[in-house]
Amino acid sequence: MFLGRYAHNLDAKGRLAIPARFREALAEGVVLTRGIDRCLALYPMAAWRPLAEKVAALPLTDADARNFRRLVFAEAADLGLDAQGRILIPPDLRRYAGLEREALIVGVDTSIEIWSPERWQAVADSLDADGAEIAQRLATLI
Amino acid sequence: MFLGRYAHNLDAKGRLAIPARFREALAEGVVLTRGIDRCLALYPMAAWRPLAEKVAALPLTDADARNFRRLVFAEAADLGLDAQGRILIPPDLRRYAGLEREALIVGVDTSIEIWSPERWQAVADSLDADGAEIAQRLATLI
DNA sequence: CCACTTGTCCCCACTTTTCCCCACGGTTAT
DNA sequence: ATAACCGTGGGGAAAAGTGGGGACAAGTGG
Repeated sequence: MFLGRYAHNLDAKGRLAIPARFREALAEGVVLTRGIDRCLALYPMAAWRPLAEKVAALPLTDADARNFRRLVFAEAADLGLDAQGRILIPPDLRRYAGLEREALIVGVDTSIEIWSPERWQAVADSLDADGAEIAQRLATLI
Repeated sequence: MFLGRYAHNLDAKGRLAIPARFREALAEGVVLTRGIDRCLALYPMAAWRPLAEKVAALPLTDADARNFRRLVFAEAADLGLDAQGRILIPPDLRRYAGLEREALIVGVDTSIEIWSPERWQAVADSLDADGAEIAQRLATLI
């Protein structure tokens, strides 16, 4: 279970240190892919597999489903942690998330999100502004 | 499991280097054939066999099935990797996929697709110009 | 049946990228 | 206060992508 928000820096080679508390759960490999709202989503391999199976099960007869399938797997990268517990973020994904030097690593229970500070701030701002309303709407779901 | 998108070049002889990460799974030979939507599909031999059996089992009484059978097997090529991990793409297939110099090698879970950059771009555009839709639709599957 | 052309495969070489390893400073824990 | 750990940075070795030469085999035509 991943919790908390950590501010780390990408170095000149595009590497990002994963918080030490997360590393044990990621030792068997991770899959990094596009997340919602222009962040990156990092899944432990064990969490990725069932997701991949769902995507692979989509009907091949539908052109839209075929292309979706292609893009899901094509834009995903399976990575390993180096001896210092870092991942190397592919340039494509770095651009997608707008990552420069600073990055926020956010634990979201079963997966991990990686944000540029600016985009995270934008999300946090809207949460501040509409937080009460959102909470009220979601309260009915719990 | 094949993941990620790699940009490699065909050399003057029509050879294409397979990403090193994929090679281990392809060591026992591969089958290269026409893919859907004008790409090429590359299967590890182990994945090809059950696929071939399904196609072979199609009823011979149906004309479409007969033609499909011919297409699948006639255009398929069983290849090996050379000592540098490359495959030699037959001219017919190269023309089918519109491959010139650059090629994209795309991991699609159980198989690998080979695309000309232009056609791949069309696939990417078909979903969403900036790619954010992938993440959204993926999220709905969770 | 032989010579010639064509194509495939093996080998070597170069360049770039990737990965591994070590090292430093700062913080936290003992 | 000391030690251990963590985030950060960078150098260097190893591997990957690329290109081309040349041997061998296959197919073609005489």
